[in-house]
Amino acid sequence: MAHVSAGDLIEALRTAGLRVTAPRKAICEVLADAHDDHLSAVDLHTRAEAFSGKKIDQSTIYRTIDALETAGHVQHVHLGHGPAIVHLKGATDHHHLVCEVCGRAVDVPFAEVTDAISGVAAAYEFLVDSVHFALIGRCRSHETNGELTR
Amino acid sequence: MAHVSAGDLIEALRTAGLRVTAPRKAICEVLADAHDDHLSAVDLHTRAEAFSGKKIDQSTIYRTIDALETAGHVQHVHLGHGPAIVHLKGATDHHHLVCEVCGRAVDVPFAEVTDAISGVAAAYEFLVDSVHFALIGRCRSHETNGELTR
DNA sequence: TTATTTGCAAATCGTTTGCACGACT
DNA sequence: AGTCGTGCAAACGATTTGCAAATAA
Repeated sequence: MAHVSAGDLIEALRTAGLRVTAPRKAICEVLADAHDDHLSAVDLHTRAEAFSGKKIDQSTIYRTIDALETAGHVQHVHLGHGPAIVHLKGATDHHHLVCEVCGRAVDVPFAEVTDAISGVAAAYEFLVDSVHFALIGRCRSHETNGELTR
Repeated sequence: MAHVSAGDLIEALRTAGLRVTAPRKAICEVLADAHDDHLSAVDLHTRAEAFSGKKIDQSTIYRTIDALETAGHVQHVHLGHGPAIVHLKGATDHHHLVCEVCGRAVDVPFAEVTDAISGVAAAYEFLVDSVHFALIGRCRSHETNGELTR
């Protein structure tokens, strides 16, 4: 549970030779505070503005995500149709099972998924990266056999 | 190998009560002729125009994909970052393993992937739909351990 | 000071949609 | 004739980019 704090992230920026600015601080706070939420860039924007009380441009959010990602502290994952989501890279690396009907995402420990798929993939000389891309499907309450919706 | 022909598709449109028009014929021809290619809506557009010799609007392509998909003869799959790809639904249902570096897609028989993943997913009450969404990873030649690229 | 960041606005890409005209059936 | 499909243009959501002004170092 002892995860990365906002301070750690800010420190990391500094160490990486990046500048610590108000928008970045706010973004770090929000990220550190997001715990298990799956935040899109827009969510992050909204929360960061709320946190800092000042206007922050959406492009700044994207650029900061990028900076933090390059620095290795954040990662973005594509959960299907919508926007990518962002979360801290931590000890809790996991894959996502996303319900294409309700959009909810369930976290699955890294190893479980990897073990299952890698066998198949290996036969085709593939290394599956489902940390970066989610597995799409349907959760219990939407496990009907009907036509798949877009 | 005896797959769906353009004629079959056109017939199917008619049966579904849909109208058979020049753009639709061209699209059916291209789809039937695409074999194992992974065509994006734009590819389809280009080829359909080339085939018919006349201008076809991109929106017509999307609308026709939609019509054929609803009629159950075509399906679109998201192969990661870029545009969705379209292909005929046939006896050869398969999943896609997409290399996030080179973008190439490898087809894997339906059952192999499904069997492997469903076990894990089931534990979380999930039904994975990897026909509709590809599995992203890296092909042999790009199986490095370096930082994952966007 | 001076290289980074920012905000703003405009551009991008893939896809969807409203609308009036044209063409299957 | 009447409905359905088309082209056109504009709108869309998510993301990226150019540029000049603002600011952390």
